[in-house]
Amino acid sequence: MAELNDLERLRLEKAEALRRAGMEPYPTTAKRTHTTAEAQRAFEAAPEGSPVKATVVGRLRSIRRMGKVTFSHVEDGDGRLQLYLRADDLGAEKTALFTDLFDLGDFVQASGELFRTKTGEISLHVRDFTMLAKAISPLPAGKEEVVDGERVVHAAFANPEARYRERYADLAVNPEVREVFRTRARVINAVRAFLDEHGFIEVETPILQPIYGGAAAQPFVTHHNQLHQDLYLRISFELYLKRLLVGGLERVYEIGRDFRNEGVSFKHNPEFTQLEFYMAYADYRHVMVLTEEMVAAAARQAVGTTTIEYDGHTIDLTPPWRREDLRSAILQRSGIDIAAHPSAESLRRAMLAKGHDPAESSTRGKLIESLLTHYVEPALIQPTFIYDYPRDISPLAKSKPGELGTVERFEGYAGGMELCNAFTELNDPVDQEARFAEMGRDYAADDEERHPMDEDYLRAMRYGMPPNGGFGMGIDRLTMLLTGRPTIREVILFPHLRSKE
RNA sequence: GGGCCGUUAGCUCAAUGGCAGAGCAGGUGCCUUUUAAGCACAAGGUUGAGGGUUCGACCCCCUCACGGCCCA
Repeated sequence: MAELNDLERLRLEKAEALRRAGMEPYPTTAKRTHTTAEAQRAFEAAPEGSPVKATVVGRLRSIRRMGKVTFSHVEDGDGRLQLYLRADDLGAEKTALFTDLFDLGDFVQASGELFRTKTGEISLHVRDFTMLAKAISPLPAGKEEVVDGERVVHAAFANPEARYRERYADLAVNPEVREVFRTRARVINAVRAFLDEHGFIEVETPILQPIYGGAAAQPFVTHHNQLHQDLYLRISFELYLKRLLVGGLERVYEIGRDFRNEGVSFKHNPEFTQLEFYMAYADYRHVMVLTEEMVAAAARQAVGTTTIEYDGHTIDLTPPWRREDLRSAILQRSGIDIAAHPSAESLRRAMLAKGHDPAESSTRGKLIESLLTHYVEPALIQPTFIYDYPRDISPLAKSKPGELGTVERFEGYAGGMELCNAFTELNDPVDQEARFAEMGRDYAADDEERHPMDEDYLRAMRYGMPPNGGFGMGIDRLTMLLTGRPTIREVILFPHLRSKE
């Protein structure tokens, strides 16, 4: 066992002492008749004077010894219940097991009848108790009080690095962290239910891919030893899901992990949870409507309202969301009219005049994207769809009729953050092949934006792909928004951190 | 990648060049309806790692590791 500190050595000795006293510190079975919340409800529902017996289990979160009586709180997944132990009831020997050998953080089981103390708290008058699992390391728990009904924690376990590295301890002592992940689960359930109700089927496509694609990102590379083949961890699901439309599955979605070998930031984790759906016979306008309805449904189901607080702003997710075309969004906020600059060189000069210094090699599309990121994105607090994007940064989207350089694409923003990305999918195999070739020409071989040619995808498309609208959204970012968390690390259970040493 | 800030007891934090402290947790007592229970006493440290300056370093300098915030 690892090096233990004094506190841990003492607790290990207490576990041995329990064993000597005939109480196994890690028994095989537990018994529960009520959760703590159920016990409280049962007591309140019972007629006055009729006894309610209960056996509850959970972690000891407080212990207050007062001579021959002891008060303690046990916490389970539902809440907390106060235990009341009297030496006169339990006998000196049994009582001593609790008062001398039980510690904060231990998992215990206690049986007795419920009553109300003179301060009004529903409590369990304990007639028997046992250890369920002795905790050796003390939990990094602060001390709590209730002020005006609000729970106030003193010296709470708050160091972000320690919390992420030891998420188990973070979850154990910070109930609001547990709530974030319950909310996250509700968000995913809500999205799934919404899409199922709209006739979509959930599918699973390869995570290990021989050719990566569907997004502009660097992949992680791995290797299959037996096959002597390099494989990529997927950066998106797009090209596989659209193959399914060729196969006649008209509405498909996948919720799963994407991997991008890029920087880590408050809104980027190397692996993150993505939702993508593809809908035959829909275009980006249909998808926009579906998107705002889906996000609103997720908000209602996950947090009970479509009006949320984020970063000091009140955000109303109720449909319909504002719609703004990309050209006016940029013009209004930067004074640069991208339509007046049909070439990369001209746009670059306009940006230089505004004090930017874009890279010489940037395409016009990349320049527009940087204007969007710099001027528009931070200003989009209320949910907004920005639509009609440059073709050269959207190699899988269909061109707008009559506007060669523009594609039918939108991104959804809220809270100053990109939430989702969608387009009318390109389904013309000749055009698609030309786009792949264009990408190869316009971007250097080592450019992360480069899309490798996927011959099999083109073969699928040549069999005929129905017109369709596609959509991708980061579930983590949606969860950030709905839980009011400022960083992606707060909504991922085990976020990526560098190893120490 | 750059800038700034941080890393001290199990947790939360003090100490700015001169004996490293507090609250909580933990220990020993007292206490039969408490709830941040209370009171008393005692204990707890490789100050992230390595190097340097100095009579003397948590503190100043350098390098490194990890994290946070901001910028790219």
